Amino acid sequence: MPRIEPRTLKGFRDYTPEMMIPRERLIDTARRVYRSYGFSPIDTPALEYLEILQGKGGEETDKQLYKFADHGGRMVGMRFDLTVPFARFAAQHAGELGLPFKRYHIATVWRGENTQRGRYREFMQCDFDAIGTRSIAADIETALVIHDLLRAIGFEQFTIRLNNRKVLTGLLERLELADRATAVLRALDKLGKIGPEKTAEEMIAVAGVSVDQARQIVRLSELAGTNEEILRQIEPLVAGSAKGEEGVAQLRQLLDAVAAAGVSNERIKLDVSIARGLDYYTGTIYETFLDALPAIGSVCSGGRYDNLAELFTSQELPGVGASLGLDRLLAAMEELGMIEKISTPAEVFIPFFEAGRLHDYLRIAAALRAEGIGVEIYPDAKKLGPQLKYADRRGFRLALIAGGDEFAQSKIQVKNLQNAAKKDVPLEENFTGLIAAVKGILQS
RNA sequence: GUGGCUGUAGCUCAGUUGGUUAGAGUGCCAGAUUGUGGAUCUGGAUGUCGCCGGUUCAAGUCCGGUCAGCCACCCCA
Repeated sequence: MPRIEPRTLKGFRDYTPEMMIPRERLIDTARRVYRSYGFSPIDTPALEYLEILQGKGGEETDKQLYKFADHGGRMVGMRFDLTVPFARFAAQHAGELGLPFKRYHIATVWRGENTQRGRYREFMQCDFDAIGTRSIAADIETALVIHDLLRAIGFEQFTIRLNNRKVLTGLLERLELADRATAVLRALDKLGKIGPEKTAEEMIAVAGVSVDQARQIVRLSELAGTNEEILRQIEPLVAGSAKGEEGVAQLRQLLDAVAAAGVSNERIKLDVSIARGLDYYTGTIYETFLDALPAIGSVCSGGRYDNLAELFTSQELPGVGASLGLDRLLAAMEELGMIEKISTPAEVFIPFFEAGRLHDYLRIAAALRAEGIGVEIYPDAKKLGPQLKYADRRGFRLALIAGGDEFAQSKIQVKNLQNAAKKDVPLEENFTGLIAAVKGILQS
């Protein structure tokens, strides 16, 4: 019989226990941080009416959208981020939710683009957004959440790059280039990568700006110094544009507040060249890079979008938030050696040592599980050596060994698999001594 | 989507100008050690050489296509 080759689609992946255990841990961490700020969980369908998703993020995102006709002939799309579905959700449920509304949403999204390290066609995002407020306080909180989140995950060396679309819009207004904003911003986004000269060339060639205009825009790259120093240099560049001035003022408020909240300014950097390709951002923009691996791209990005929901409702629903790229971050952590090779979620291993003692092992396991401790009993009664090897490979913390000798003396050996330390504990009716010994090792 | 590189044992890779039964390290299994893993030694198993086709007396090796991975562009989490 001809076999079907087992395989997965390009950019789509299987997750083994070794990958899923750290993945789930990361999800738990994100959930904990979001909840600590009062964000509530929601979920939305993977599939939406195509009209909901299309035309929201720009040309490029439309190309990447997975779309098809469903069995009823409806044109549908698979969500490609969590922000657009949230705008729809908020417009649909604003009445019952009450405003402002803060939610987090951890779910899979799909993008039909070319793959690379840390770039997949199916990946998980962990979004948090506040909708229904224009207050800068929400922008400030967004930066603080990103900061707390990265630290909770275990990063100390990272940089949150901040910008405000209004600054760029203001500059372009002054230069009378507002109509070519998209092309100019796209070129500007490459500044850090290809340098000011090539960026200027691209602006002249693609966006059709004058040499003088290009020079003025590219001057942004010469801005240097502390965040405050950079702000002072931007001020004259946007002077006269109400929007530009507002953007500078908002950035200043944001940076001051974040500093007041105790965030090191090593981790928050003003970067006027980040524009972000998503068209719906209108104000603050966030991108987060790992200092040890900037090449993998931003692991947590977002911004303020004051007009997104207006496509779905006449009600004002300005929003701000960001998204942690879970799978990209995991790829980075893997590369940085931050992922422990553990493939068991249980800590305690009981070898099936004496063929006739299964009932005893089951009773011991049940007592520990009642205390919230994960326990696995090996399924086959066989030699101890291979069983311990099995436990070792999978990363169990300790083994509880009981054979004929132990049962004869009503005791059990508690073995710490990390340092090979062994100690005997009496086997009592209620296992209190054993539970205490196990907890003692697990907490160390 | 475009271009470049790569694809040989579970993993990392070698494989001579195409030439007989395709190798190493590591991991795996068994034993040395009739009740104790991560060390050592001995033995053992495992390959549609990514897949399809072409050239050739002969293809892991050359050519074309395809799939997948990586890199760059584009964009982005």
